[in-house]
Amino acid sequence: MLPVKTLRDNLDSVKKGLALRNSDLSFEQWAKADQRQRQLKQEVETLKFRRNQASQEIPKLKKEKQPVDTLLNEMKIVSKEITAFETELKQIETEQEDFLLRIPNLPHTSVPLGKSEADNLEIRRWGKPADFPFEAKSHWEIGETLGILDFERGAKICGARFVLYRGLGARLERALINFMLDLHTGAHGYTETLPPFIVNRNSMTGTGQLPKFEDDLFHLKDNDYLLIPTGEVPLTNIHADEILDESDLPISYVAHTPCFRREAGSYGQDTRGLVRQHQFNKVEMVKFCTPAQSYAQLEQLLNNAETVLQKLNLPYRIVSLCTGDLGFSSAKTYDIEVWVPSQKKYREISSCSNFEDFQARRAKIRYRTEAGKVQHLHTINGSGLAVGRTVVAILENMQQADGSIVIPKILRPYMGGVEKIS
RNA sequence: GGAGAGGUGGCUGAGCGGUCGAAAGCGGCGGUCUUGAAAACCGUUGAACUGAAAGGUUCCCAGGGUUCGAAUCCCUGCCUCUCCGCCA
Repeated sequence: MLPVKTLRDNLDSVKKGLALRNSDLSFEQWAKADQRQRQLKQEVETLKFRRNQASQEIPKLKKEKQPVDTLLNEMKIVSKEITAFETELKQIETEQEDFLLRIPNLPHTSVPLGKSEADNLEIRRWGKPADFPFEAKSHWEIGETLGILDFERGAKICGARFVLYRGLGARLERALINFMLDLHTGAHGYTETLPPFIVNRNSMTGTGQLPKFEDDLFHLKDNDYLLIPTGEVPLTNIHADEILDESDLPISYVAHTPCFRREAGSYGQDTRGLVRQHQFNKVEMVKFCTPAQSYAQLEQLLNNAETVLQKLNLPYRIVSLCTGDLGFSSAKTYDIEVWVPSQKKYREISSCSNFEDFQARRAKIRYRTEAGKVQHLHTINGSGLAVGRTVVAILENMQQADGSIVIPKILRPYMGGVEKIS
């Protein structure tokens, strides 16, 4: 959420920022309502001041045994006026709030300009894609042949875009989760958490999924609860409505959670395989820090995510999303894309973003500076990594001519010593 | 699911329908004392909006209601605790 003050004082620069991300909201209605809102507020406050004064006079008069009827009658009218003004005020406030919640974040100045994915800026590459002396198979072919991925039965149990992992496939997924958590809680200093996978509307609004992206979420029928589309939601909301101490920042959390996405509007994309499922596992990292720290912390979090791929020896590249491709809440985002041999393409496996104070405003996460001032902090998060897509990368990059898969060395202890799936 | 109790500032915890943003204690900060520290003592210490400032408005879980006036009374919801039942 952008501060109302910014809209009032710098509307032009807001509009420019939004235009960069292909967003062209009209602020006319907002500006009109804002004026009316301020006017009403003043009138209400004046009336309330009068009422508060009377509230002090009345008991005094009563003590002195003086008549209060006139005053009481006057106040009856004042109260009616207050109610009338407040009714209108409340309606406007609700509408204004809803409008504010639908405005995306402004891009940071370091974000490359561009209209779409095609304009994203490659920052660096790591590792060399293997040069197979045979035609690289897709991970679903490999997985089905080895009997470790069963898409048919996944669909039978629930529907399209669900999968059943079996045997060493399930074991591989679990090994990756444990490996990632161990790495981030160990060398990288994150605190492990295990949050709820179902959250309320308030939490979803806090991180920016609501009110705008309701259609992307799974709803529970009997409650006003929703399944998380990413661990970012529960992790960021850990400190919702709190005032933290500057000396405690930065705070870093990591968690493994399943993620649930409707994938409405992505018909026809990645219909086969693990890449786009309604349910997938992800290890998510979230940081809370001061504005001064946040961009350095973003780089650090990005490095933490990259380290996973390096230790698994999977080739990848880092891309800085252009203004037109930024997510709703993000001020700056790096995607990590892993090499997928069957597609001869780099595909997203992690997204690391600095939200600055956008989420902190929505979720009311603040900190007290050393000087004693209370202000919003910055939130950062990123996948470390999407687990299903890591399985994709391992199956495809580690495939052998005979159809077997060589398990990366670092994972073998997590696989009970298994070196190969065949 | 049934019965009961409760939700107040960083924490613990008072609070009669009016003078309560709210006692007291703890914690925090500043000071006195001390070579330094502790103890003791003194002072200070919530947030949002608005205003140049003085000030004003709001916030005692949330939302409604009663009233000239609500932290205080009523209703609904959410949450916590205790007991019973059920259960991984």
